[in-house]
Amino acid sequence: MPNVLETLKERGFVENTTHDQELQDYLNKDVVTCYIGFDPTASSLHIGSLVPIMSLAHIQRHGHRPIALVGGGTGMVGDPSGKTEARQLLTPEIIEANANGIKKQLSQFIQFKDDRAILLNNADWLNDLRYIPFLRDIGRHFSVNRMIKAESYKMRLDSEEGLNFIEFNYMLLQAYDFLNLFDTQDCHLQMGGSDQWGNIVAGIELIRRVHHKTAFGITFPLITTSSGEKMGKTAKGAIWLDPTRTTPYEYYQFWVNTDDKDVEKFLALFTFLPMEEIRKIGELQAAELNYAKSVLAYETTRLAHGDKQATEALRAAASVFGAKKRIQGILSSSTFPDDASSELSVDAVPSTMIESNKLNEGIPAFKLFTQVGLAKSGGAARRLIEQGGAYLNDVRVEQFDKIISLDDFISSEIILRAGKKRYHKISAK
RNA sequence: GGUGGGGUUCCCGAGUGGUCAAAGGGAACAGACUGUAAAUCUGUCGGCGACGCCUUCGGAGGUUCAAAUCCUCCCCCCACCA
Repeated sequence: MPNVLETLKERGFVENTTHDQELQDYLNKDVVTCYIGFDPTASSLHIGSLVPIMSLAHIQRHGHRPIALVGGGTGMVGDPSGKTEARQLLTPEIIEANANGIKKQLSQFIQFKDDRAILLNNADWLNDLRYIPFLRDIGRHFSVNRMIKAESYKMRLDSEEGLNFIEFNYMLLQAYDFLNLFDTQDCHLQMGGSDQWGNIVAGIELIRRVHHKTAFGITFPLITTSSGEKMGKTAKGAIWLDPTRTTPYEYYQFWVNTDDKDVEKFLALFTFLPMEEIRKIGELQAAELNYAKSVLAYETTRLAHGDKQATEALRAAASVFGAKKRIQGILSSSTFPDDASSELSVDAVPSTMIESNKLNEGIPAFKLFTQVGLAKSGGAARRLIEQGGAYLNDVRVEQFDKIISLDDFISSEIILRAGKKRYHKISAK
């Protein structure tokens, strides 16, 4: 099996490393330990965290031992790295709850059984730190002159808002985390986003000063879509890993809608399909490339939500957008189901139940579209309909106040559509 | 604590008494073209069963026939000084 570092590099995970050659050697050992920190700022991770998650999964697949470190302690301080404004401080209760949610999601991607991976919370050692001893033991190793030059603080030091003292301490705490994991878990490698470079290096230096030993760091590139936007941030909000926030169907849809130019990159980063197959994507055109997008969507959904959910999402998408047949020779390692077209199902399409007596009376179209969330307000729904973007069972709705009633139902459901892509199923109860 | 500058609709940003639901850009949404892609063009873009009505310009009052615009007090941000 190739070195993990090679795998990570060829799949596009590596922006920068410290001590490249020594790191290579270090990773050639049988089992090494590596950690990444996750901020508990929300109860769910979103796809912006997928790069770190996948990299830990690769580490584990290569027989090493990943540590996911939930920042229950550092979350109390707030990392200023790369942020233009200070973050709202969260309460300990919220952080605790968020940490739990995050662990659950990480378990989808990383096997925590039998100590093959470890989940830790830095609140366990940070919350009870005593100020004076910390300053004397850790603080003395840090030069403020150097810290203020760090890229992670620069943006804030230059900004109008400035840098709060509490945030200024963040680097010391993260460095201390690394030292602590070095001591207790024999962890010599930390990975993180490119904005974490300063914090990671601070940890490496701290370890060197305290123990005169070498530790390593890898940073990931900031993944942007070809239109330059940060992964995971869409105008509608983040794409969450939590199925109650972003359903598997929506998750699948997000990936299917990947820009042509991003498909190859995303397959390398967000699936485990072999690179030999992925590299061929660049040559594909229209229909074939669209198939590759379906595979990307299926594989990513499978990783986040499991086979069953992924298949359901696929079938639902196939039923409204048309089925994709497996194409021989393209991404053939994928378990993309052959029979996707044979069992179409709209079950996974977003749906709403409405009382039958309400439907008996009939509901004006623009009200219904608003009610189920296909339009934000009555005005938006009217506009949608007036502009010809509203469909009832695939027939354009011509009048904003067209009455929709049980008569419109086909085998006890109707399908509403807003624009080309947003479907919503309604059934009577 | 002092002095000066500022807070406008999702974001940036114009507007200094009526012509302001508020220019312009971005984002977003819809239509056309397509491949559930991109680019492009067109339209929309506070709420409301809607050629009208209602609510917005940091907050609370006030002046006026009329206030985002003027006055008073308060809150918040920034710069310089202390």
